[in-house]
Amino acid sequence: MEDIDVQIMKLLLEDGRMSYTDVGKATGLSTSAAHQRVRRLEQRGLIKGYRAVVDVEALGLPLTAFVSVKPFDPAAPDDVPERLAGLSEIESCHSVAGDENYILKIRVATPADLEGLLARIRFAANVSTRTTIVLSTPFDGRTPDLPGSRPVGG
Amino acid sequence: MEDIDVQIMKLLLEDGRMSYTDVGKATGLSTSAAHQRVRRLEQRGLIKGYRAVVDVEALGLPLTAFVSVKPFDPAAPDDVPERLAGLSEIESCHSVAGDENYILKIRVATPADLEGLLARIRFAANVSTRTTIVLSTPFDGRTPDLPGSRPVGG
DNA sequence: GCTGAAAAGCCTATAGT
DNA sequence: ACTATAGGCTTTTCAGC
Repeated sequence: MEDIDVQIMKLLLEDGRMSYTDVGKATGLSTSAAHQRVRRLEQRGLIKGYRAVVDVEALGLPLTAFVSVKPFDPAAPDDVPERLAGLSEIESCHSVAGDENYILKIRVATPADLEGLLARIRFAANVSTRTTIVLSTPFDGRTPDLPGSRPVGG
Repeated sequence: MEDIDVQIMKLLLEDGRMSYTDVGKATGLSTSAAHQRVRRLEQRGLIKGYRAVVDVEALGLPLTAFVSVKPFDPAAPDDVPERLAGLSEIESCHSVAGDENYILKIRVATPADLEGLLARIRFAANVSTRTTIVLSTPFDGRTPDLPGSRPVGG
């Protein structure tokens, strides 16, 4: 059998609104025990929250792009993430090993908005940018096969 | 005032388990009306589902990378997404404009797993790969500022 | 499309093993 | 750590505007 906590997280990954009763049924626990485990997972930070999955493309943000950034001045202290955090169009910011220092994923409404955002990124963080436009997204946000039983950080 | 449906989606983006009662309070609607609107948003596909946000890094998948892929044979019919869909380590697949054809985001446990996955990607889709390892993630999964009132696809 | 009310079911806490 | 129970609240449906 599989580690129950991992099983619970898989269930909630697929349906974040599943009731504790149903989580219990699926794992062979009582409602209380299932609820208890979920709460412990939340407290330990393994479950960080719950989100609706919203179709942002249909909602006025059809343009997605990846933006690689590299500081103009490699000697300057690196506070790029802090400087970019205020730009709400930036969905994610990853520090990476490679030719560039960061990869951002951004969402905007129009090419003109993209142009403006890139200017704000360069200005805010003193970086050069390289932009890769997303044409379509065959799949996204898939939930990984979590490795089975074990550590769970306890 | 802001379009109520957009407001509802923002609320559920931040807390996917918020009760319809609370959604109603926040939007000035009765519980029934709020519930009704959420159900319509789900049926229209604007809300695609609900997910727990799970800390996969802490859960045995600490290695994230972006993999750009390019077919060896540019003349071959492009069924790369279909061929890659079966690899569960691939979280997302974006078709992009630029030097490469697709950008994948992948998650694995170890460098050895990455090596194996890259081999499987190349073999499954007949592509070359360029891999950018993620060192850290200052932020991820931020919810965009949705453009205010309007179309909502209706 | 909204309100309001009622039944069914869920959440949460408590007590006990 | 789990089960069982019970009160309060939520979900869901339905009648009416």
